[in-house]
Amino acid sequence: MLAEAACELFLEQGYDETNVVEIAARAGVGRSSFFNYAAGKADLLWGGLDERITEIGSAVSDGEAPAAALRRLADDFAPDALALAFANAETMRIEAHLERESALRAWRIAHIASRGLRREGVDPLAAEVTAGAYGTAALAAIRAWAAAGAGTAPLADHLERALAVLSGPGSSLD
Amino acid sequence: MLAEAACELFLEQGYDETNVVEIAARAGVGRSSFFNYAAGKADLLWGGLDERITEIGSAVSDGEAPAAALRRLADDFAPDALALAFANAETMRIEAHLERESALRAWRIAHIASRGLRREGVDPLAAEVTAGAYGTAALAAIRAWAAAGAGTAPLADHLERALAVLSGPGSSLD
DNA sequence: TCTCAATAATGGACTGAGTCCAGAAAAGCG
DNA sequence: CGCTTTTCTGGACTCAGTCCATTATTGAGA
Repeated sequence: MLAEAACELFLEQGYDETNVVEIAARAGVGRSSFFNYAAGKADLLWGGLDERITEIGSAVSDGEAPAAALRRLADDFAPDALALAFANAETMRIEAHLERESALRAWRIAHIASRGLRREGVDPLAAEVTAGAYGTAALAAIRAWAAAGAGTAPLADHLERALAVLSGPGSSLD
Repeated sequence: MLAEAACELFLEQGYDETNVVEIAARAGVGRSSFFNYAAGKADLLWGGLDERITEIGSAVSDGEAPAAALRRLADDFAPDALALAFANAETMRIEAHLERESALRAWRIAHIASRGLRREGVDPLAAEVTAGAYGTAALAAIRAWAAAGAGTAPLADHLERALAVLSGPGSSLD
């Protein structure tokens, strides 16, 4: 509801040019209520993915392998607002924001993967470096999926392709 | 000058608990002047690294290979304030900030490496995923170097060790 | 239907970051 | 010494985010 109002405004006048008060007003709620529902403007776009990442973190903590857990990113997952932002990045003038926030999620995923790899006996430094590739792969998949138009090919396909680089012929980063 | 004042205050009362006004006052300048010298509190710690990353970006644009360019991160480079922050992260209660900001630099380095790899003929998706490992490797090296005490082993050694993961036996990510 | 307690929504005040600008200080130079 | 140019500074402003006290709203039980 807030996310829809926000996306409308982002498309109309740009991301940076839209403040929280306008979003709240468009959604018909007060500014204070906005912060009851969302942690901020960015959360409207990234909240869904963030929850998923948290779930993956739990799964890895519970013993699931990093690559397997990461694949579940795509299960029944469709972050509408985020996909819209990637697809209309220019119109929304949101490119810089997307880069910045993508970095944070890739890093978070990398941390989770690193934890999983270490548990599987991978040397800590190798785990960290390899995990960086996992994080980037996940975000690359999401971006490609969204930019291609969220309906074109399932996110799982993009993810599979990105993860293939890590287990590809000759690679030790698996 | 501002960085020294800031580090003192961070050690005394924590990073989040120190605001720009206090740093400016300790350094003996006005608040407005603070923003003439630095883009913000974070810039005092990260400015040096950011400049270096920009240089690496130029080097890669000028044709240097990503791994080679990245190795130059260590040439005559000693970001005092940043090293201090990593070494005293608990005292400064700055852990969350360091994670966040590390993510951004790793991502930036990854972008640069990706550009270089693509130019060398690597498949774009593979380049992006591999580049993620480069970014993480660089930040892992910096963190390890700083946390070990900036004088213990040169940054170049840590960097070499991290990059070895990428060109290690069986790896295709080189 | 009425009452009451729990929860949700709201307005308003507050702090801090960051931007902008006009004027003051200072530095360089003829 | 006078002038120009640069640097520094205070003050006003916008916006994000937090906090709290007050006001609906809701829903269960009598």
